[in-house]
Formats: sequence, C-alpha cells, structure tokens
Amino acid sequence: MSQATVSRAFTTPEIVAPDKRERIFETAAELGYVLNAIGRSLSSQSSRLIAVVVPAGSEYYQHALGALARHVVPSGYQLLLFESFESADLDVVVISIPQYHVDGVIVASSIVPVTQVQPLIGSGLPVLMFNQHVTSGDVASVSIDNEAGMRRLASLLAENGHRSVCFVGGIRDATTDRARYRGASEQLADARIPCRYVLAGDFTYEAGYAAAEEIAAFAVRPDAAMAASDAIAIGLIDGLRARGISVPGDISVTGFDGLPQSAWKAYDLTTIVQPMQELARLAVETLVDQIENDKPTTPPQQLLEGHLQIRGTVAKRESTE
Amino acid sequence: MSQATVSRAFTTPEIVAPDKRERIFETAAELGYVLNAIGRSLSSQSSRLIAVVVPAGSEYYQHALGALARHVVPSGYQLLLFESFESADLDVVVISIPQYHVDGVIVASSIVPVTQVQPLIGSGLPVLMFNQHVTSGDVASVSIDNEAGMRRLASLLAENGHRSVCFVGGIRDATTDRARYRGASEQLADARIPCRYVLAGDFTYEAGYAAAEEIAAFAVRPDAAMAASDAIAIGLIDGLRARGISVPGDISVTGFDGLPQSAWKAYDLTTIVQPMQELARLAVETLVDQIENDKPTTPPQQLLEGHLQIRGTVAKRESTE
DNA sequence: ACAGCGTATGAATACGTATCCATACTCCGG
DNA sequence: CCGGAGTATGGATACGTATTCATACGCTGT
Repeated sequence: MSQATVSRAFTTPEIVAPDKRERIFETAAELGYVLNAIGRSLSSQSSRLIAVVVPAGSEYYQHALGALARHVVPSGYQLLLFESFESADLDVVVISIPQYHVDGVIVASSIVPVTQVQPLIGSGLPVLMFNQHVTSGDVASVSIDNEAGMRRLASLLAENGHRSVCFVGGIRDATTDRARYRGASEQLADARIPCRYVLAGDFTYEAGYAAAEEIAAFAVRPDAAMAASDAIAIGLIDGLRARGISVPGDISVTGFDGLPQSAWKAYDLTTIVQPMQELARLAVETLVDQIENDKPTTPPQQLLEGHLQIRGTVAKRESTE
Repeated sequence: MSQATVSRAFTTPEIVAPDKRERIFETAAELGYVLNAIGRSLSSQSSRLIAVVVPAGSEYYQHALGALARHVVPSGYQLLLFESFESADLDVVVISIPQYHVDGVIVASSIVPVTQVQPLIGSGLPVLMFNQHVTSGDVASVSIDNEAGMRRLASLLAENGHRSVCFVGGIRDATTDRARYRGASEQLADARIPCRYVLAGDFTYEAGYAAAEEIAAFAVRPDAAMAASDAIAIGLIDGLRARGISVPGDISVTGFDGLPQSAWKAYDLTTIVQPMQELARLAVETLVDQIENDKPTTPPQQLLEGHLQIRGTVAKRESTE
C-alpha cells in the first residue's frame, strides 16, 4: 500500500478501488491516522486558512467574527485570528500574515485605511474588507449600505415631527462614520431639518455617555440625536437620562448596527439592524470565489440593505406651528 | 549563500557572521522574502499554533477570546479559531483539530464536559480548560473561584438584611452553575437564609428575562435574586421591571462575570468582576509551559479570585423584626 | 489471440525549512 | 611553523502530502 494511494483515498476516494479504500480507512481508524494539514499545505501550496483581522473589544466585530467563523467552515477553511488593538499593531499584523501563507484575508474594520493593508493586496493575496465599502478595483468588500440606512432613520425622525437633530459620530475618519453622517445630513437637509455634528470620539458606550454632556449643554437642545452606532446610542441614552433628560420624551435617539443590546428593554432602541449572517455568508462566498477561481464571478464589492427596526426611542412630536 | 545559512540568519541570528547576516536581511527585504511558517512547521514538528474553542454568541467568551489573542502573540503563538454552536459540532471540532497539528488547545466553556475533549488529551496534546475548574490530573485549567465569589455576594446580601433569596441558574450541568449555586446556597445557609433554585435555561439575557416571570409568580416573593451570570442578571432586571417590580427596591439582584454591560447605568449591577486579562495571561502561560517544557513548573490547575464590584442593585433592607 | 485502451497503483519528486554532520577556515599556544 | 581547538558554513536529509509519470493489469472488439 503506497503513500500515494493513501493520499488519494482521503482526498479523492472515488478513484481508488473500493476494497483497498476500505482497508485504508480501517487501518487509519485503528492507528488514529489523519491527514496532516501542514504537509498538505506545503505540497498543495494552499493552506486553506483565512486570516481574519478584528479590532479588540468591539461588540460589533466580535459578533461579526462569530458569524464569519460559522460560514467559513462549510467552505473548508479555518480562521487564523489576528486581533489588533491599535493602529500600530495592525502594522505588525500586516507584516506577520504573509509568513502563514493564508489563502485570503478578511479585514473587519471601518477605521483601517485600505492603504494600510496595501502590502497584502500588492502581493496578490485576496483581501476582503468587512464593514467598509471600498470602490477601488483591486480589493473586495462587503458592507451594509450605511447611507441608505441612515436616510431611513432620518426620514423616520422627519415623519415624526422632529425639528432639530444632532448626529453623534464615533471617529471622524471612519468610513462608516462618514457614510452614516452623509446619509443623515442629506436626508435631513431635504426635509429642511438642521443637523449638527457632535464628535463622541469612539464607537463606544463611554464615548456616547460623555457626548451626552455636550448635548445637554447646547443653548438650543435638539429634539433628536442620531448616533453613529448602537454602542454610542446606548451610552448616549444613559448619559442623557443621568442628566434628567428624558428619552424619548425630550430627545429621541436612534442607533445603527442592531446589536443584541439594542433590544434590551432598558433601551429599546430604534435602529438599523445589520443582517450579520447574510453579510458573513456573502463575505466568505466572495473571498472564496476570489481564492479558488481565476475569473471570479461574484461581484467583488457589495452593499447590503439593513433592516429598519422601529422600537421605543423615537417619539412622535406634535407640530408646534 | 546556502539555504541553511538563511534559515539560521532568521532563527538564530547570533550564530551567523554579522556581514553575511546583513546581506541576507537586505536581500530578503528586496525580494520580500519571509520564512514560510508551513515549511517551518513541517520541519520542526511544531506549528506554533494554538487552537481555541469558544461557544458562539456568548458575550463572556468573546471577551475571553480577545484577551487570549492578546496574550498569545507575545509568546510567539497564533490562534486558530474554532467556534462551536452546539454540542454536536464540538464533536466535529474535536475531530478536526488533530489534523492541524496545533501545539495546544484552549477550550473555553463551562458546559463542555472534559470527557468530550478526552480524545485530544489522550493523544498527548496539551489541553487547557478556560473558565472551568477541573481536578483530574491530566488537564490544565484556569478559572475564577466561582464558589468564593458567590459567597461574597451572598454575604453582602446577608449583611444588608435580606431574608429570602432565589438563585437563577443558567444550565444545571454547567460546572460554573454548580459551583456558583453551591457558593450561594452554602453561604446563605450559614446565615439561615433560604435559597431557592430557579432555572433560567441558558446563560443569556432572554433566559433571565423569562425567569423574571417565574419569580414574579412566587407566592412569597424573595427580596433578592442571585443570577448565575451578568447576562442573566441583566435580563432578569429588565424582566422584573417590566412587571412593575422595582430593582433594587423590591428585589435586589446580583450578577457574576463583570461584563462591560454590567456597568451600564441603566443596570448598574452589583457583581463579581472576573480579572480577564489576568486569567488570559495565566492560561497562556500555563499552556505554553506545558507545551515547551517536559517538566512544567506552572501549577496546571489554577483558581483566581474575582473582584467584588458593589454597585446599585443591592438595597439595604430594614430589619423587620 | 492479440492489439489497443482505460484504469488502478506505485515510484519519484517537489514543497520550504530545521538540523545533523562534515568541512574549511581562523586563531591561539607551543 | 605547526597542531589543535573552536567557529562559521555548506551539503544532505527529513518532515508529510500532492501530483506527475510510468507501469501493470483487465477488458473489449475484431
């Protein structure tokens, strides 16, 4: 029984004689033999590994990671995890990825500029940006339609008689922040509602909580705040309430992302829910297509619609005219 | 310049002549050459990969994963991610791990019985259970001292004049559930306070929310509820409040884990905070010791103390005697 | 019965690195 | 000036699998 036959028995069982195949499987079971993925990788020049880069400590990206892990396995891949805490160690990650000869990379972040992962793309490695829509040709991306989602939330506010809105951004340079602000401000402008930008400083509860102070101090208090993310929105709600400002009584609040926490009764946040399973499925499908096919058929850059989840943080304002 | 010298230049630079070493690095930089981890693994019989198995969708374990990722890198390892959604695919995971020839495995779960990962342990692979204390000799474990933590919470309730407590468990068979209930019930028994076990059915917000209904229906309402986890506690609080029961006015609530959400102002949960960074550091240290040393010096099974975080969900009850 | 074809199998090689072993070289003391 | 000790380097091999190439075998049709 040659090594070649054993290899064939495991990878392409149909081309080896049934009786021999059976014997191989039996013997393997007895000896506890399994194909060595490292040997396979070296020989086949393909590791069937996908590197996934996620920022540490973010609620949203942890969920995304879970969804990606779920969808990557049926395609026969495994995730090699790289967490980046700040921009500096993202550089380290970018340097260390090539040595693993992964088949593809998923960068989950809206803060990382594409230029920072350019070394990977330049080396011909398939790279997919998750939650960041890119328009340049050589990198794939899967993201929710931030602008459209925000327009729907803005419309909802307009329909409910709001007259003055502020947008609470996370990080000015983040592509999601830009797109969401654009959606909000443009839609509100159409309805002749002013929209002031307030910077929280991060996409976190704490940042949102702190931003409440700034808003509370406004000379003219807005009657709605559109947060750039659910985490900010939740912090904002707590911060406003801590200052005796009622949500949604005094100020309506909207979020974005559809975190599980947005459904918690204490907040009951009106938001846009990202179809996470769909996004992950699409991301994996797109990347795998790029990996396995010379002429990929999946459109490399995709935008999915979110779901407007109306809950209890948007009040109906009486027209005061 | 031989391949052997290049190999040495990267792995043990000190044994190659400085001038030659420089030339190698320069040339490598020009060509974009990096050591191939797959070739290294095959040759050295060590992949410098650690498999980490985490249940999908759990807040707590996502945090643990982040902390583990952070601590594994300085030791020169990388995480290969395996998410398990239910018990069945944990079996699949256990089967697929050996083929990657990882150097060690971290199983993060309090539900997975050690017997289910026995095949891995039996093959001589170092395995560490995270968040599950085991006492049998051949498996390492790092966990918080659930029993001690729960005793401190129970003492706090006793000191504040509570007379009747119920414990809201997640999953009966989970080792954390058992240990936490044991700590609570024993400490309360010492203070002659009855403690009734209520099963939520899972360590989730939804399960906690549902459990509130059961508690609300009690003939004699307890004046405190000790949840088996923060997620349950938060759901419980929302569930109780939704039924017009004040927390902590009518019922005090305690949690366990110290999730970021426990600090959110809407809940302000009194809980035991797990020292996650410490736990992760210790877990990695212990496992790496097992991997690299024939006679490991790190005690294989370790228990860390949690931090009692007193916040606003435990009221002071007047003595009604 | 034999040419010809298709199929199952084995031998050999390549993948990229670590490491053993042998060798050439340097430097020191006598 | 030479022997010996120590060091830097190169050659060769092993790790485990995929795959190419060659071969042997069985079968069909004439």
